[in-house]
Amino acid sequence: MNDPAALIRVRANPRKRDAEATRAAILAAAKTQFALLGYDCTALRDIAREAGADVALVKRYFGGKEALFLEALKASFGSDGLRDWDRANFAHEMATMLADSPHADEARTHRFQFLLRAATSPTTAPLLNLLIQDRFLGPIRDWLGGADAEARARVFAASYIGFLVERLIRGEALLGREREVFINRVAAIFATLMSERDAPI
Amino acid sequence: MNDPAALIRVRANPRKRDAEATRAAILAAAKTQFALLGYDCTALRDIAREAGADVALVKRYFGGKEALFLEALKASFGSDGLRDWDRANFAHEMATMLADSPHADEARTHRFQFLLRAATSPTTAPLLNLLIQDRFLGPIRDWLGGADAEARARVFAASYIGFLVERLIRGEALLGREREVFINRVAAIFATLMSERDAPI
DNA sequence: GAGTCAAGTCAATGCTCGTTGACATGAGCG
DNA sequence: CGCTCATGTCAACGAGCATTGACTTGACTC
Repeated sequence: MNDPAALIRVRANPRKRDAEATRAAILAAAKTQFALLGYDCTALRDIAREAGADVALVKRYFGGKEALFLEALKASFGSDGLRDWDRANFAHEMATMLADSPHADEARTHRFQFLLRAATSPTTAPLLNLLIQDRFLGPIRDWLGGADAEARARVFAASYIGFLVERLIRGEALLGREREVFINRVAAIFATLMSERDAPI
Repeated sequence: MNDPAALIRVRANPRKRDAEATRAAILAAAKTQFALLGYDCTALRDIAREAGADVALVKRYFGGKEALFLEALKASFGSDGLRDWDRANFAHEMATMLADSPHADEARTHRFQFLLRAATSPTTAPLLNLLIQDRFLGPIRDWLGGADAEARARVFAASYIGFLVERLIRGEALLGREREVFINRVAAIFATLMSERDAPI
């Protein structure tokens, strides 16, 4: 963003006339910008410049700002993949990741930022209810399984969101004993939620 | 917002010329609008209309949009008051509140929305780091006390944020067994974090 | 009641934005 | 080569925004 090198690269090395490549470049730039600035603060002109294309092409290829946003949103959520996690180590690995810097986990941070910005913008928030239900709460519920999966999934999702927000605000990795304690406590929360047994009080 | 009755009321019952009252009305309207729409989507014109005042008065009394925002932000955070909670029942009461509808807890929801919107807007996010540290993480750390209060406060704050976000997205109260399970699980998380003993795994 | 100054109003300015349609260009085909 | 049409460029429009300074109005003092 505002990267003069990028501009020079674009100018010096223009794409051959290729509609598909241009469309893809615009979509990629849109994913970045929307995640970084949110819907309302992102200008189509910036996306176009970032993609080395003209604003008019955004309209031609996507129809408009809102349509571009929706496509970028859907493209950013190709099933997060709780499936792939090893259940035995999940709680500890997840807690460790949450203790580390968000920069160490670019892809996830990026997607989460996109979702968070979209959920807190009054313009785009209404578009999100279904998506969150379908691609977030639903998969977590199925992955947890067992008794009261719905309620446990809610607590799980809420905790997860909170930890991600905290990591985003914190901006850097935790260190030393604070890191250890953080990881233990967070892992304990996830582990308890994965268990069907009701929580001990 | 967009309340014709309010407009009529304002027109029919104009304030007597009173700088202080006008200033207060603008500030109150700003708190509402910024919480509802976030900094970027809020127009000074709307704030002024809501307050029954003219846009130019915003500049006269506050200096500009950003200054007004900062004043509204500070005015919205007069020490949340963890102090006042009864420690014995805290976890369960807090969990119950989080299971209920956000509309049942107007004031807190309102303030939290303000903070969340402010934290996710690229314009205002930089202004928040210090405020969050001072008025959120700090008080929680002091309230928790004991060993590793810093790390526990982080987990506590993150969980709390997550539950508030979840409640905000959910929009309505939980019912029946789902509500019971939710409350138990959430209360268990808070209770564990309040305890100095390291979490059981 | 005339004068004064704070309080409130108004219109204009300059900016950014999404959108749009007219125009230029180049690659591929006959 | 010359035609053609997809591809890319450009300038302009209209709306909405914060800001600004000149203007009007009303309450209070003498």
